[in-house]
Amino acid sequence: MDRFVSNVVLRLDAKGRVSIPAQFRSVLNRDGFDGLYCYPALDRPAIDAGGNALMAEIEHLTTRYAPFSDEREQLAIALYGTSETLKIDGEGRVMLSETLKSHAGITDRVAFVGLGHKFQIWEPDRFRAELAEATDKVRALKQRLGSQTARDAPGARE
Amino acid sequence: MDRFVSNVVLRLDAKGRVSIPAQFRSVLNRDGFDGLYCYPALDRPAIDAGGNALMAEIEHLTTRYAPFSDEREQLAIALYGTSETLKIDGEGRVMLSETLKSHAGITDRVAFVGLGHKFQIWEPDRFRAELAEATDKVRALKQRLGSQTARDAPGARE
DNA sequence: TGGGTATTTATGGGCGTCAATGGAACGAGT
DNA sequence: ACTCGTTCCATTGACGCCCATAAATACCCA
Repeated sequence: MDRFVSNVVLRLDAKGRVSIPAQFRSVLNRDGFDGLYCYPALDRPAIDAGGNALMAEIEHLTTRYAPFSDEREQLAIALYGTSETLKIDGEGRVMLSETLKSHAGITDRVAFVGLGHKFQIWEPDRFRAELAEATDKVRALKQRLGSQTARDAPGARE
Repeated sequence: MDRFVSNVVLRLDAKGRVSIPAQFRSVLNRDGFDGLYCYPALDRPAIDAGGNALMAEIEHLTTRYAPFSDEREQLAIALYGTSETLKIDGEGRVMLSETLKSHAGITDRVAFVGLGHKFQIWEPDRFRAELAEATDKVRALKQRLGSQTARDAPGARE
């Protein structure tokens, strides 16, 4: 398996360390990246995290613009400037920075949420709320899809 | 890791010295450059800094124009002419010149900001403002990218 | 299939090392 | 000798690395 899936909630210890779920660790190993690349999610109280795949995505975003261009510098500031590469200790744990924790409202427990090529780290209660909301939206979407004819369905080809 | 990421704010001591974050130092070492190449950012109150990779980028930028062309001469003046190579002392500290400090409005604290292949040095308060602005722009950019598929995925985010 | 054993995880804690910072010693030039 | 700058040493707090334990899981073999 090379994708991050499912979700787990784990506790931070007295030193602020938290284990990365073993399943996620094995994906990271396969990805070949020593450490955990992460940054505050742009529009949610969560932390985006991953390995080379995620970093490549960021790189791709910024290098689309010319060096020294305004767009490129601002992208770099917002993306690289807020990113961190956390060290993973011998037991597979990381220490979240204050910045990351406060962005996500994390205190003593976190939820790891697989999102395919990356995963997110949430404060568990907030994640439950977000999940409920997302579930509602998906349900509504499904209803609407169901009421349409195949010809009108999004993604249908002529 | 061979990129500058994350941001840290550090203090200048009584002599005007400031430590380069250890993480950035290790990138510079890998890059194989003894010292810190830097110059005032062209259109921001910040200092651009880096090693060989940054110098190569500038070289590449100027050599795209014909020798003796106005563009090339002006680029050379603006970039090379204002550049400095700061010495790094045994403890990994540098002394910013008055020119650099005044360009960035630096007094006693600075923010080191990773931008991938280079990093910038800011006055912390100004950086916070710039980051907020950059984040807004990126968020807007993301919205635009996301809206391309909005028709196919109502209510979908990210 | 079941029972028992061996791994692996998640977590806790101790300790040495290093980073950031402050200050002293030293050297050169005026 | 005094000033300015550079190199060297000292402090302290954080962090990396190591080992320990308990629970859960995987494994094995009758």
